[in-house]
Amino acid sequence: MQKKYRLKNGRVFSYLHRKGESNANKMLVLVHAPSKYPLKAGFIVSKKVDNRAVIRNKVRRRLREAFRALIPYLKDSENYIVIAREACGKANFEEIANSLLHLIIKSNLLAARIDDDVAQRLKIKQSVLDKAKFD
RNA sequence: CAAGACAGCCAGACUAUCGCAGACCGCAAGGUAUGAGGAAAGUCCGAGCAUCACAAGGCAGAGUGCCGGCUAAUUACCGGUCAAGGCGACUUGAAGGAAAGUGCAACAGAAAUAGACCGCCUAUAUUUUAUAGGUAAGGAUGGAAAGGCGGAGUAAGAGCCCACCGUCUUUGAGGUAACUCGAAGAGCCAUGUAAACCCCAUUUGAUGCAAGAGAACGCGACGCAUAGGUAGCCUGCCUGUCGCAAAAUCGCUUGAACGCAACGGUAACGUUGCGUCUAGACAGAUGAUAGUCCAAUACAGAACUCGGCUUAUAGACUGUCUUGCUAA
RNA sequence: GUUUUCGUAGUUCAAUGGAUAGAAUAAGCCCCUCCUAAGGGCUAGAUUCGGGUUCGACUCCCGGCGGGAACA
Repeated sequence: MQKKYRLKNGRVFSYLHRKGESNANKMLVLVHAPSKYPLKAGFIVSKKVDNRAVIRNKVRRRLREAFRALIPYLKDSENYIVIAREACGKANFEEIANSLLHLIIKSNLLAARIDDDVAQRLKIKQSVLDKAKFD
């Protein structure tokens, strides 16, 4: 994920926490809100997920990889925070990618239909894709 | 063959597509090579480096404590001595001083740093036995009982005397030394504990890269000593001080570096030669997918940098040695 | 990242190197009561782990494990 998409400012983080809309499932929490910056995303993996740095790094890298593939299809006016919950420590990439897309669709943030080759690469299930609606 | 002891080594590899970090090349598009560990961990020791005055003197406090070597440095590494444990290979050890002083040693036991409960012997009285004295060989208690064991000696006993062992003093030989092996003499008087206080020797200023440096710089408070300057106290030295708000650069990776070879050394390690440049972020870089080989990946992620120690660790592999059994 | 402190019954706390590790409360059983509560009696339950020093360790020393606190 390129540097321009990274959320670095601590003030924006606390702003999103305070004002943003949040949606959650068993694995992840997605917080989003519009701000003065174009599309940016931050990832939070706390010690609650796992006490070992190796596992937390792996979870964060998988989240970033899954999010990177979906950037072209997202609304670019919003800022995002993805928070990992405890189930992420044991999940594989396929499960993380599916639940991330599930949250994005649930929050109604998809701007375009996802292409087949991307869906195949992320191993997105058809049942998740079917729920997508467009304005 | 079985059971062990010690030492060492590896820590998956490769291919394709997409993606990240800093570096280099390029006007740009883009391209090129490189990119976590043996413990990166714990922060238990030792240094470098930085600031506090160029950290100086004294007290207090703290660490260390057999000998030699190695090192930038260490009590922690290497080799040895001694002690303890093990049939053995081998392992473990903060291992100076108890004859400077103080404290403590529960319970048991007659008595715990000095001693007569039972016993033994002698004397007196005497039916049993009692009283007085001698005696530490025997019993009983204890972690520890007054050097051990044997002889001589005695009323019974006793280092009272003798031999051997132990202890101390003097001394000879070996060893760099700790110490070892002897000889002579003395004396058997003085228990243990210093990871109790302590004594002796020796080391030690504090704080840590969020240290700090330079540049830039907003607001507020106090006003020259009864204050502050990162040391518990004293001496000494220096100085305008404090609080709040908010960012970037440097420090930041060529280093007591790593690899290979030769030489010296039992080893830790050292010397020389050749070669290499090998993460440097700041919301914090190694991932995703597919495939091949394979018996198969455990513990686990750099944040100023090194040397050691400790702890976690799947699956193996290599070498040397010990004990037992069997066979030749 | 740096510094620092603590660990004793289920819980809250005691214990000078020498106890069978003590108290309160909670738990279980019994008594009391028509029943419950209160009260009385009895029972079981612990030194974070591994080494060392010592005749003897909750206590002293070393190392590990786990928790808390401070700085920022």
